[in-house]
Amino acid sequence: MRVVAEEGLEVSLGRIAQRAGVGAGTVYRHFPSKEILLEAVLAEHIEDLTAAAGRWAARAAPADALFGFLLELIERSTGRQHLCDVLFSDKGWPRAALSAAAQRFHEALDRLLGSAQQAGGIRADVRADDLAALAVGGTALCSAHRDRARGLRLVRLQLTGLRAPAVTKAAEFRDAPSPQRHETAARGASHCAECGTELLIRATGRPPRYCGPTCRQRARRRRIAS
Amino acid sequence: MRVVAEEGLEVSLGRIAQRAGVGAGTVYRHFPSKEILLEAVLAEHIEDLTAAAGRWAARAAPADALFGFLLELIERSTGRQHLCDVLFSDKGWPRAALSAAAQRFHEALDRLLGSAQQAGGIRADVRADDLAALAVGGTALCSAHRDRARGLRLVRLQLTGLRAPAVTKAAEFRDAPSPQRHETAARGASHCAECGTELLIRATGRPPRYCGPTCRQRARRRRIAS
Amino acid sequence: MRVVAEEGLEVSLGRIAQRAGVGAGTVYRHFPSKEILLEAVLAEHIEDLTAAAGRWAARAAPADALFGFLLELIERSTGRQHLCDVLFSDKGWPRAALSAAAQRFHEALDRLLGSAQQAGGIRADVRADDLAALAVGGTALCSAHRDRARGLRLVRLQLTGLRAPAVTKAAEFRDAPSPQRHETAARGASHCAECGTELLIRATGRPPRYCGPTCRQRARRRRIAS
Amino acid sequence: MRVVAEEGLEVSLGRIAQRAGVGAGTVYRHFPSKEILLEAVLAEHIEDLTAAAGRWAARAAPADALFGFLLELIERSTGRQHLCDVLFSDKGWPRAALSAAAQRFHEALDRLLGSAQQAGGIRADVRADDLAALAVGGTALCSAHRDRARGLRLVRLQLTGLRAPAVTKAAEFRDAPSPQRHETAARGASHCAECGTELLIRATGRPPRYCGPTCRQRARRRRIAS
DNA sequence: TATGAATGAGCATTCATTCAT
DNA sequence: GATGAATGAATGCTCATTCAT
Repeated sequence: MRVVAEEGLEVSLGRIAQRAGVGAGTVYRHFPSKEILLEAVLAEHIEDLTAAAGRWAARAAPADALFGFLLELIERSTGRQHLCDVLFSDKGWPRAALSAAAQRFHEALDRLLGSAQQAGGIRADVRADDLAALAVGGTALCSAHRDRARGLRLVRLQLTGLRAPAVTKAAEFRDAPSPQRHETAARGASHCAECGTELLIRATGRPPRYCGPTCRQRARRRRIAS
Repeated sequence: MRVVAEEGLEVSLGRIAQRAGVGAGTVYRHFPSKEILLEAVLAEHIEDLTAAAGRWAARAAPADALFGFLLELIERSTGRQHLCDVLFSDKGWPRAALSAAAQRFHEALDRLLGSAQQAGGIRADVRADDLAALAVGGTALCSAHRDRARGLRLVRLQLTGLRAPAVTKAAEFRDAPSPQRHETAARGASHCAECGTELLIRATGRPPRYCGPTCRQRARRRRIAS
Repeated sequence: MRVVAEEGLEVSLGRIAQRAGVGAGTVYRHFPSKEILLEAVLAEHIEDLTAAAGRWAARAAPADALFGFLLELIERSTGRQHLCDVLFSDKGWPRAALSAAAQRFHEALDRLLGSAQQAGGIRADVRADDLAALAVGGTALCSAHRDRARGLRLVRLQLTGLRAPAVTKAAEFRDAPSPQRHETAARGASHCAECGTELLIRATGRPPRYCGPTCRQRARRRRIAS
Repeated sequence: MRVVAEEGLEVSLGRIAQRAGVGAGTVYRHFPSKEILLEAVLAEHIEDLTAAAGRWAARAAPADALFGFLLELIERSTGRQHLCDVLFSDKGWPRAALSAAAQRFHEALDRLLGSAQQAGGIRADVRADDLAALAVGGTALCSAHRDRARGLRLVRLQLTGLRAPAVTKAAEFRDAPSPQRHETAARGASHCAECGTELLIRATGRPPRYCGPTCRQRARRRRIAS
């Protein structure tokens, strides 16, 4: 019955029944509605992942556990984006079962993140919702890559970026509302606040914040819009 | 007509017609089927992006152009995953228009990548399909992050990782599993009641009686005359 | 579209569409849901009856109007119990249209009753909900009688029981096994065999059976139809 | 088993089985179809009423017996119109059991009426089908009245009207429109996979493969053996 | 024999698509 | 050409009825 979830959240119930080799009514004997069926499938999947989180926490060093788990999560979600999305979206599933499972999952993830940060294995400015987004993004990346292994390697690379303590400063990771970042560092290379392009910093004059007028204008537009 | 694509690939045609301010039939005068309409919309979107790629190539240093373009692509796709997916998936869209547009897009992307690599601004082991996957992943990441700005910053960070010299070695690539082909039409065939031409029967909608307006009109005239 | 309501409140939409000679979807173009369709049909029916109540109020003496209307209501509901039930049940129809129509109907009925009681043509202890129940009961009676005309006559007889001016006191409304009025039907007043209106009996000539050509014609039509 | 009939003629068989505390299949062991089950329930109910008629005949003066019985009938049917309707409608129940019970009931009612008329306690022009209709009407009236006691009082009043000598003349009677016959089954026919007997195919439910448990069992044994 | 899981026709509803105007 | 009413296949779901145990 689980395999059917792999067809996406929009399988017709007829298809599900067909795949399960039973009649349409039979599905309804087990699940009063399609929504509940999907919830059950998803909740089970989430519980699986929570268990995996527990296993990693028990068997690996804090940071390794976190990264190992994220990779497992992504790997298991590859090709089934919806299974990953549901973990992190707030889309109101009406029944408690799924919410509870998601709750437990998030707690497990928080615990992994907390341990890793306490152990110093991961940048302090990483937040739980960053991990969520990274997981979703990594899943999409892997799913999209023609070469699954290569996709995974890219994801691993990305995650590794979270390990380094001081490459990007913690400040840069903070929330948007603070207007323009004042990059006192000046000497050496910095990056365009809009597109990330590396900036040439001259020894004199006010250090540039953007790579050019285009990006400056774009940033301004966004500021005005908000 | 473009705005409608923002509602997702699953808008009903009625909604599309409504938004366009025309009758449902009028849509069909321009696009013989919903699929073809979607293809046209997507193709146009892709052309837009191809143009954007051209603009970046023309106006920025090779590596900056590549990164700038990827960021623009991701930013424009945030919240509309389907628009990004279609760029890189091989999901069989039956008609040529879309394939051609995608082809041109990929060539533009290849050109950006080639230039950047030649200029040494990006690691040599990055391939076009890596970029594709990164774009899809970045889009998903941004779409998933509760805090859009923070999501973008994560993506920027990830892309920056590509600037450094080689870490991942070029690995062998295996073929991804081929997706199941989209069933277009033609489950049975009948004949025009007026001229006998064989008719294409689609899986949904009312089965046609005539091969086109001409025969329909002729039949009608005869009916009225009698 | 009205005829379909005669099949009962439980017709399948397929049946409705079939009877209407259109496709299932076409019904939905006009009525967003079956419930709304039924409500529209019922509301129209109720408005008809309200109009009939108005006609009777305008054209007959107070008590005659009330009885005439009740008889018309019953007659028109015979064989369609649901049309009568819906008038008096509080079963929550979700939309306003029907409630409003029922509201207007009840006001009209109240007015008829009030006038009749003021005019002294009906016992003072009769209440609106008695009339409602009598209508439902009368409809059921007529519907159940093999002989429609005979059923109507029984109903007429029952309603006549409400006329008694002061002969029977309110006390009789309690468990009273008292015998009944002896209607010799000759001297004094009789009633129209069709609508129950009181008839003016002249001293000479053949006594009238109907209150006028209208009722005579209606009775004749019924006779011919059967 | 009787209680279930109180839920209306449209209870699902699942509900019936549940209320009876048995499995769905067990119901079918006793009653080959829902229709037949309902007939049995209704027949039993009718026998009850017939017995009640007998009791009244034995214990009260003729007219009192008749009126007492009608009131009991109405009172017991209040809120369960279907139980009363089935007594007097000719709606084609296909099996004999119900018809026979109804037959006996009507004979008992006729006897009550005959005695009452002979005793002079009831108007001579009242006929059995009048009583039937009055019962149905009274039941509907009581069911519809918000105030049950008041409803009963109205009914009693109406019945009392029958005690007086003749007013309504015996009129000719015309036939009631015949109801459309209930389509039972048998739209197609197949054959038992074991013995070749022709099978009765019902319109709903899973089409049978065998003519009965015997053949089914035999087929199963063969299947297991192989 | 009794059980309840399985079956599939039918229902209300949606929507891509045709066709009368 | 443009419109929108009509069409009917498909979907989620129910329920009478069969059948494996």
